[in-house]
Amino acid sequence: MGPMDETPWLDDAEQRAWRRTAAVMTLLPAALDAQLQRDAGLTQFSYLTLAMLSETPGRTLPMSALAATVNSSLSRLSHVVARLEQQGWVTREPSPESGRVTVARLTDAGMEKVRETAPGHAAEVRRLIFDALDDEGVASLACVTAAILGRLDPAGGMRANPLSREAHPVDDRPATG
Amino acid sequence: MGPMDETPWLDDAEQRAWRRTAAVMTLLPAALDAQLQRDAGLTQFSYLTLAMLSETPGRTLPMSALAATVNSSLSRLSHVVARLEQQGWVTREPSPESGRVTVARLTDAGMEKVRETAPGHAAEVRRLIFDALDDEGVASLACVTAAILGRLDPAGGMRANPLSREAHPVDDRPATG
DNA sequence: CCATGTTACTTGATGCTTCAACCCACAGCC
DNA sequence: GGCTGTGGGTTGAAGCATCAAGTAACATGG
Repeated sequence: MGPMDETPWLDDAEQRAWRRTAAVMTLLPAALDAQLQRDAGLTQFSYLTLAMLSETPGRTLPMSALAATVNSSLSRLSHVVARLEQQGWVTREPSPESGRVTVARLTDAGMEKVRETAPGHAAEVRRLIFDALDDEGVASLACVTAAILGRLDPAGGMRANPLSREAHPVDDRPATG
Repeated sequence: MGPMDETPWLDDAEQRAWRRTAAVMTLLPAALDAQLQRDAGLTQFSYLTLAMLSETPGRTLPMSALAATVNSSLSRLSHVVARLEQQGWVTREPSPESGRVTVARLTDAGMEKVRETAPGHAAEVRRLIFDALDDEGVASLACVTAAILGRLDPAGGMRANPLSREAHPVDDRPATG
């Protein structure tokens, strides 16, 4: 039923790896969302949005740039920022530099929210992921995810835009001074 | 601001690994969903549901058992199976063995749907994951995901129920005769 | 054989994500 | 200065997930 009779399916090792990966992709986000929802009333995505703003000098970013850093569509971000704005954690203002960009700004209340929320979230990430891995495991994870990311987002891994991982490479902890 | 001053945050290596993992968890499901949606009008989750049924002898499973194999809540599964039933790919019938279990059965049309869909999906999984990894990478991935799964689903990794990975260990390709 | 509890499953409401359509600002061209 | 195109952002509707509540079948103790 197609021109793919050469490398069909997956061998046993791949199959095993894939099933586990699929299970992790199902269960891990659910677990992290559960913690954030319970303790902070936030989605993983909305927390990430706040956290990324909190790490940015000036605590402001154009919507497009923010969308790129949190790997989302502009539409999704727009909806989410609208909700965050209603909560008083973010404001939106037209950019002085260009009439068509909107910059999102983290308010003081938003900063405070991130400060409150970050420790619990980091603890959960540690508990679910890093407590299960030794140093070699952490290295493996970094290596494998980097390889996969390269295929998922060929531009993202190597891009030269002003907000890429190259420009301000993963400098500090989520939302810490 | 809390009693967690002992193992706070994440160190640099962990931070790097976590950011990449988070990005993969965002982008990879989106990419796989996109392929399935485009080529088959299915969600990753609804495809998985059909595929798991297709691999079961008799092509039937109680809802609870099916929910366990696809790592979902019964509620979610119930909604999804309702949609699959409307499409004619699955039917639901009360179990003869117990008045309170419902068994889901994959119809011939459903089986055909899986046969049509599986190759393209497998190809995408291969393209996005395994083409990026050598044998050692695959081994790392299996190992790391197994460790994480152990924390996420302590019962799931070791359970002895009739549908666990131990009982019919990843025998064949997704939905192939 | 009725009361209580538990298991298996369904339903409805609510909220988030996605998709397509849209508006506005600016650039290039004539 | 109008015409067209593209990039940045927003909006509304539709689909899917999640949560809380509900029903029905069985078990257990009185």
